[in-house]
Amino acid sequence: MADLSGKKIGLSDFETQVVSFFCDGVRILGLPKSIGEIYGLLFVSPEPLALDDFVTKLNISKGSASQGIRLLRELGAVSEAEGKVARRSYYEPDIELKKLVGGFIKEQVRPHLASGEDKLSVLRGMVKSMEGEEELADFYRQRVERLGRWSSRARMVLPVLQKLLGK
Amino acid sequence: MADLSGKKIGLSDFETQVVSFFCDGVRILGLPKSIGEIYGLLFVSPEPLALDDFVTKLNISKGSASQGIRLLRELGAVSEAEGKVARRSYYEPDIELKKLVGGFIKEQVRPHLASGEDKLSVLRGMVKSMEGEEELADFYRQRVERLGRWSSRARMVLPVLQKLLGK
DNA sequence: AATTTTGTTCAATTTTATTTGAACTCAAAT
DNA sequence: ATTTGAGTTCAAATAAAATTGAACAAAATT
Repeated sequence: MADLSGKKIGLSDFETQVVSFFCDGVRILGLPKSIGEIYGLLFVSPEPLALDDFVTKLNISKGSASQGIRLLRELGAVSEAEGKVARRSYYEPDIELKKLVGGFIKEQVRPHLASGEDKLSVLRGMVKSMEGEEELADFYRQRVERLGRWSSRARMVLPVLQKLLGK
Repeated sequence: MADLSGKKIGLSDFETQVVSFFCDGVRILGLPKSIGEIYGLLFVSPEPLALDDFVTKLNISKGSASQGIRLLRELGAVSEAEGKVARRSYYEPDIELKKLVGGFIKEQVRPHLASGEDKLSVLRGMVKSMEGEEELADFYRQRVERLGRWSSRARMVLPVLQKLLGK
């Protein structure tokens, strides 16, 4: 008989609640739910887990587990545990908020900010080539200036954020 | 002849670039692209705009424009301009970073944090009812404690963020 | 060297989120 | 009182994102 209930086979109530906590958590950050499930399961597990554990305990596909672990490692949220067992790699969570925040900012936030800066410099070029003092050009210059201030605020804020959340 | 090109009818290159800037911008925040288009168009317009302007200039439906403006007003990013003209309401953007950040935090961030706290208090209840000193229960208690620290960090950080970005 | 098992990749599928458009309400104008 | 048109609503359509699963590669085991 197939698993028709939503309940994850093999997860205790406590584990389920933790996994659900992280599911919601990663959603705020714009990451897929499976990422939250995987990290959540690692977070609540005293021992490192292998890919197959995610597949069986979370009822997700091997592909999802593989891609999920890859992203989490890129974010620095998960690392490979020492020593393979029976050909398998085992993973453990990084639970330092500092590291998690840092990785997220580096991988997910900074690239976006950078592409914003690129667009902004195109805009700067555009207003520069609007010569003269016409009302509209002036208005545009003010707006671009404002965007520039926003952008530098954002850049300044990130290190502070990291410091505040770090330790 | 239908508009087969991607170009927005009636938008200058400059306007298009600004709109695109905000499209990307709101994506980081997890808001739909149309929200960025609408806010972007307002941001680049010297005069307030009516619903119909969004429909024609951005080639979006009346429904999208209506819903988009509603969300932006809820976020405090857009407000109704004084004085209707010919039955129409006109809207203007709020361009204070402080206000924008504040509204986003209040409407989009805090509710998520709150639901996280709820889940967390369920977890606290669960570990409390795990009596004894068994190894696993201890481990769980530590994890829940850690989640608690994360959560309070997050709550503390928001006001600081607002102060840093404000003014 | 053949087999077995882990893990990756990516096109196809499923799921979720966004957008549309037609029916509707309401208020202003005639 | 009727008409006109702005704006809303929401079920359906569409678009975007996440997930699956089967084919594959790599590496250990027999």
